[in-house]
Amino acid sequence: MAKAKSVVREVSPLPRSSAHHIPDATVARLPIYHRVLTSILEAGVVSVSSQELAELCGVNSAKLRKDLSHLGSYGTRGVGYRVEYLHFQIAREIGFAQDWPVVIVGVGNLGNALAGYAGAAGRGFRVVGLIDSDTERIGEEIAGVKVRPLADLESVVAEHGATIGVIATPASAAQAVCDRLLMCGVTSILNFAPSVLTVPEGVDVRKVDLGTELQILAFHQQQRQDKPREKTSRRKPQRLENIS
Amino acid sequence: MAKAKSVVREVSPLPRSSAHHIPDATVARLPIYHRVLTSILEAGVVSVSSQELAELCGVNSAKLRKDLSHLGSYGTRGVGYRVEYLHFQIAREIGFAQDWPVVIVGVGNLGNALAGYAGAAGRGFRVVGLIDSDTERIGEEIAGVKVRPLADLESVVAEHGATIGVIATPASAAQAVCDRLLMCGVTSILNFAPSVLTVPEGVDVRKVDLGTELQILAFHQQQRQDKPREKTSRRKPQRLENIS
DNA sequence: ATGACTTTGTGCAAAAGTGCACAAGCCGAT
DNA sequence: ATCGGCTTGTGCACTTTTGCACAAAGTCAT
Repeated sequence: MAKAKSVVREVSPLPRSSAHHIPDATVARLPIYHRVLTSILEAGVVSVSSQELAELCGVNSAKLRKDLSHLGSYGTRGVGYRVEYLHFQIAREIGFAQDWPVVIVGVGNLGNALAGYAGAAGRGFRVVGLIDSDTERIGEEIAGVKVRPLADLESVVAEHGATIGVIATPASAAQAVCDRLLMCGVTSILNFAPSVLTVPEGVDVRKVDLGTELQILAFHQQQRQDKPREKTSRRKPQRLENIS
Repeated sequence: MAKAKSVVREVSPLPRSSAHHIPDATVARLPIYHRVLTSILEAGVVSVSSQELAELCGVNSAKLRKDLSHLGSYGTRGVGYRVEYLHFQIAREIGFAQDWPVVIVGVGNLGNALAGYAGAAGRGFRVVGLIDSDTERIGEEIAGVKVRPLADLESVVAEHGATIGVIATPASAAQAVCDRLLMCGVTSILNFAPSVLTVPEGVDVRKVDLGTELQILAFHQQQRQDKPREKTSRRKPQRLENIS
């Protein structure tokens, strides 16, 4: 690497954030790599090969290496990757150190689950606000954070400078909540409501839809039942493996 | 259509399931189309153009048309799509009619939320089992279904012939639960636990990971903050719009 | 030092997905 | 009947993602 390159490319071996541009598909996998590395780090593993790590993460080893190569050259040929070092580098890349302030709107079952998850220490997030319109729930404390009324949305966001908002409301309220979040400075939204959000350019929206996921499974299930005789199941070869 | 084609292609205008092979990316969007169609159908809309429907679904109109073309030729040139007819065709394609029996393992907040969602009538699913290891919760009734102990897993699955299982347990229990589900005939799994599952070929696993989603947002957020001066945000142009 | 062995990093080609642009086809007015 | 105006369905080119296969580069034993 860093040989004669046809295209001018900044080769930055120093610990600065790798400017390059990391493909979306890779970004989506980094958190998994990070989690698995956390596991094996705690288990005392010092070094790991791309092959081993790939199996633990349920991906192809070539893909893993290419993903990691986008962050920099953090491996050693003939040896593998230092678990601790790689763990740290990925953490830095995905902003794990920063404890991002997050506001969650809608404290139903889903909001609750999320508050519990993001509220746990050492995950890189800090729940700074829980908002709900149900007056019954206001004041209730979840994961150490008090539930506050919808009217407080703006002040809560402003107070902690939250830039990530989670919408766990019914679909009917989602767009209105979204608009209010954007208005007070939130630029990243995680939407659990089964509705399509309209946002201005520059805002990052991710959608998690339980119903959609189930229906995708149902579709494949139906395909399998419609024509069970096939060369073999041409389903995507699932090669996955977990940690504990 | 159905003119002289260079390639032999079965033109099946009859209501048989379109055998073709529907791309994964398309399958993932069909449930959204279906939901939006449900909305506008209830609103009394009779006909819709690909342009209108695409905006409501937050996608490109060409993409929408290509997606629909994989199901068959259900539109009318110069006019658009009959909402009711298209709605029905998509429903049939994704197996909406069938009320798939679903077993949910783990009745924490997440399991609860899912039970509520999938348990609602008219979504194409029927929660036939709620399983939890916590003896405190056993017997509790959620969305009309009683929570049963982990030991009953096999009998519950067998009793209703469930082929779709949802894992909403802690990560430490996920693989064991997964193995047991597969053992008794489940072939599709929706995994909410933050762990990578190992499954034999032919089993369909989908993963929903709250932590991963948040971290992807955090990554983009960090990118934006690291270098705020750029030609313009080269973020994916979000053109989304919701219904109500 | 040298050589055998191992594992990374990457060039390359295939596959999948996206979106433009336009011919094909349908409707309604004249 | 013919024409003009729409909208679908799709050919095509471009982008993104995937994974093979191998040179580059390191370790370890001798």
